[in-house]
Amino acid sequence: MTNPKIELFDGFARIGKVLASRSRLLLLDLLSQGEKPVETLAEQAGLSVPNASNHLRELRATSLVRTRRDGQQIYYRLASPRVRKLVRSLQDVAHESLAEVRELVSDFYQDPDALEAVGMETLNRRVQEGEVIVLDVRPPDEYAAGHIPGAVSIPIGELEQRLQELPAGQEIVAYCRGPYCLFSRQAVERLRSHGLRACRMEEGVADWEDRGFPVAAGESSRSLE
Amino acid sequence: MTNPKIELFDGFARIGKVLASRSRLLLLDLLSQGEKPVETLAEQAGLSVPNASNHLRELRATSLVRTRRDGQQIYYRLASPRVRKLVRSLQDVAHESLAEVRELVSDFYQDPDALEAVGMETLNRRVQEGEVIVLDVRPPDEYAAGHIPGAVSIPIGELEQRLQELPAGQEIVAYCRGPYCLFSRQAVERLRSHGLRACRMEEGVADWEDRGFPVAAGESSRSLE
DNA sequence: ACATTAATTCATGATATACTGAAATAATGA
DNA sequence: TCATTATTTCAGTATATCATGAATTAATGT
Repeated sequence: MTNPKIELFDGFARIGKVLASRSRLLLLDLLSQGEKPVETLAEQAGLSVPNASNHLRELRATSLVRTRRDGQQIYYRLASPRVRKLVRSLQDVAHESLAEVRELVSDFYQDPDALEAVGMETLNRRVQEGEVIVLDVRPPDEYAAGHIPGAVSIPIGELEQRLQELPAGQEIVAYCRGPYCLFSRQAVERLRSHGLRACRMEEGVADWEDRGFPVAAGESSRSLE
Repeated sequence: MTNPKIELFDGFARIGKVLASRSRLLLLDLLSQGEKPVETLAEQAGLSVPNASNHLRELRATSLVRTRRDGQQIYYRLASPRVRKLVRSLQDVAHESLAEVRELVSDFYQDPDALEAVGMETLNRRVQEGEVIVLDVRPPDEYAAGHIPGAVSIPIGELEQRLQELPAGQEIVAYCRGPYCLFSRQAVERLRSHGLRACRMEEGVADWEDRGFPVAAGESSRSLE
């Protein structure tokens, strides 16, 4: 007897196995921000290219990601929004269940000065009213793949050198990949240490879009004249 | 440098590893129906008691389940609704992504005659109007842990012998653990082969409760006089 | 055709995980 | 106290998975 229930749960476990590796979760997390070629994924996840390629192979074998060729590069992307939501659900359960994750998030991921994150609704309203500068501190490829309309793109690594691009008077709201990303917290810390008024939005672009707010795509950051 | 990002994703992967085993997924799926002691879990999941105990130990080590002692028995339960939703999200992604799962679901889990599953809203309305008998075909402990108010409890294994308890005229809507459970499909098949009008509801009690409909608890099935 | 760049494949050794069955622990009731 | 029942622990063996680095394949542009 090949029990269909056993086979069904073997199928479920196949997906579970994919989620059982730090490296694959890093890759899936990166892909939540948009499609990327192998070399970019390897670099941003801190993996060797062959190792990343092997993990991507697993992800493709289970149809969690799809690929597209453009010239010499092969771009990987998540197969569906469902996959992104699964990864997020896993992260949220880990945050809720594991004391070590809770401590990490409160130690490294919650600068006490930056605690008051602004909500998506509030940010949207204040953007409409022209009250704030929205700052996207993710890598340029992620900004290009999708960002909050009107947001200025300054990757976290370039922030110190490009502070003069930001107007001194206006309040700045920084955002990054989402609640488990460090970038926006680091950004707020640095902006404040230079005397700028800054806070952050906890959510990422996908959350923003899920909530029904508009998303813009393309390379060029809005000019601040 | 002990990279906090690495540590964070190691935490995520710890939860992923828990989901990487058929046996643990079976246990989590059973626990989605309510708390159960080890022996029941082992039997219903088709595992030896020591094996089930070891897996439950893993689940408890990651705080995905909690325990309560009652006399000699230790009851396990899911730590939070978030865990149930994570498991369900995993199942849905597997259903969407894996051809083998899709085929299993369509081959074994979708009797062509029983295709037209009634939705939760429709069922609720028809229950209010007294049009249908609702039939819960899960094991008695799951019925006792929570069921649709007014539902009759006849475990799938006892259905053939207890057909006379069901009125011949009225339409019957059977439900079970949810979309990846066989019971309600088998029930509809058997009821129809005995000339009864029957269909099924796809969702389980947790879905029913999530949608805001009421849930009853307790052992005794409604008497059909 | 050839050199270049991007990505994949594969063999390998190291590590981790699974299930089994025997033994130990823990609470209960006679 | 002792036997009973429920559960856990543990050693041992089999199996699976991981990261590495060398070799290979694939597309591009000269």
